[in-house]
Amino acid sequence: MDQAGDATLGIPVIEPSGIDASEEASPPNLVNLVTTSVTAMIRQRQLRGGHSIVEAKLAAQLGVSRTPLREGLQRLEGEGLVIKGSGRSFVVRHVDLGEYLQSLKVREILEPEAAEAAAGHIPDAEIAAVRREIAGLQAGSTSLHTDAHWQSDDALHELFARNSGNDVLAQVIRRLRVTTRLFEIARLQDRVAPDLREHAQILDALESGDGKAARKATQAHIRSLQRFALATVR
Amino acid sequence: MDQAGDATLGIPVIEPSGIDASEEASPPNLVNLVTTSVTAMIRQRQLRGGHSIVEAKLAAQLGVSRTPLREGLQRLEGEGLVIKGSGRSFVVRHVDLGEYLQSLKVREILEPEAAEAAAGHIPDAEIAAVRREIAGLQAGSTSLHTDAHWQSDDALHELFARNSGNDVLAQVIRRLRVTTRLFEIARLQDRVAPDLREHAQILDALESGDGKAARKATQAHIRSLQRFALATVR
DNA sequence: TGCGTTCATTTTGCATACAATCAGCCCTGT
DNA sequence: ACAGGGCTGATTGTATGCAAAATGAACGCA
Repeated sequence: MDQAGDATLGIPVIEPSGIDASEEASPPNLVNLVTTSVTAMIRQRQLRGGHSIVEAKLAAQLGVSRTPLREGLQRLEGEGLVIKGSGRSFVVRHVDLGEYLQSLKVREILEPEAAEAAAGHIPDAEIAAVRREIAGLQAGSTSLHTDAHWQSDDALHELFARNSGNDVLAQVIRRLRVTTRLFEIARLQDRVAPDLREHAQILDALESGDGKAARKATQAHIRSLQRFALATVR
Repeated sequence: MDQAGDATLGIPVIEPSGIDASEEASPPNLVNLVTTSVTAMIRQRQLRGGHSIVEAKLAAQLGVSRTPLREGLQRLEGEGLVIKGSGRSFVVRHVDLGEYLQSLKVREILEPEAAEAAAGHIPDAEIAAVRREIAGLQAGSTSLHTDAHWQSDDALHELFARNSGNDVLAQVIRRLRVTTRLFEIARLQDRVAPDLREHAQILDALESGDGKAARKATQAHIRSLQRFALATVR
């Protein structure tokens, strides 16, 4: 079977948008293709939380053999996107409300810190770019922009994480956001409006260089997420 | 070649002591063997930071074929213990002073929080067990107990991480400690005496249930690590 | 000497083969 | 009806084969 011939039936091979922003271009080998594709599929809910993965099928879909597929899945397990529970197959990790709130609690500690550290140290061009993204979202109709919304969400949080001056902190935040995003795409519907508002406030504070304000706005944003989840889910 | 016949030439297959304390027993397959063994080898400096891994050789050492070896390494890459640099081979991650200090900075934010949350909620038996470990260290001569020292270090930090009531927080702390440990085993020599003293203070606070004191003692401990590194290294 | 260039060897990337395990099912005996 | 006991197909775990890429050493040439 000409396995590697024509790749990726309809699966768009998308860069792991924003989150996990990689610094160095990764070589174009198949396990990188797998990790990016599966990440994208999870984010787009083509693979749902709790869904168990059958290797041969997914490998065929992606146009690779089981070897690089399994290697990619192992890497994603290390990153916490899938787990190989006591059972035999890989399972897309399912984040429940409890874990979501715990993650938000940690983010509530770290992200205001990062925002404060970043305030005043972010190139204007980057801030402007994020502003444009937000403006674009406000223009269109609210629904079904969810994908673009999450991308702008990534962009904002990545903005102060990357510019916090502490790469380890940034990496920890990215990772936590993988978890929370896993929950949000599964369970939360319409955060567009409040996110846009709160993101704008954070941006204002970041741009003005007011660290304390950035801290406060970021903390308020995350607490708003906590309240929203508690009010919305179930 | 009877590849899988007699395993692990002299490489003790050690549970990933303390850090990364896994909740569920992992099935005894070869990639788990690889991940635990390589983790142990890194912690025992049989594999040094920056050292590049040749798959066939390591596979033979562990008595497995390259397939599970590579899968295990991919998982460890996801966990941040090794990286596949721009080159092709896996490389044991090298943590420099800068990254060490950044990690400590994040730990300085998170661990006092965890200690405060855990204070008063830790079963007496667990505290007693850690105390015994420390006492045992104080008895022997200081040098060459480094391995046991690290183990008791793990035990103490794991103590309040696990009992903080926030599993995500605990996991983040474990992960950060992997990074810092990577540096410490490579660069820091004699932290035994100060660690014992500071650990005892943290234990006292935890046991008395005084959250504020636990927070303070933990923060002091981490700051002490920062100072020590700056004073000691190079 | 310094600098490509070629070629042999090593090492990785990937596919595939096969054995071991598991899940469902039908069959049988009670 | 129903509990148990193999059978069969599906799925994973592991080893191996092979081609491509990299490494490095020997060599020739300026």
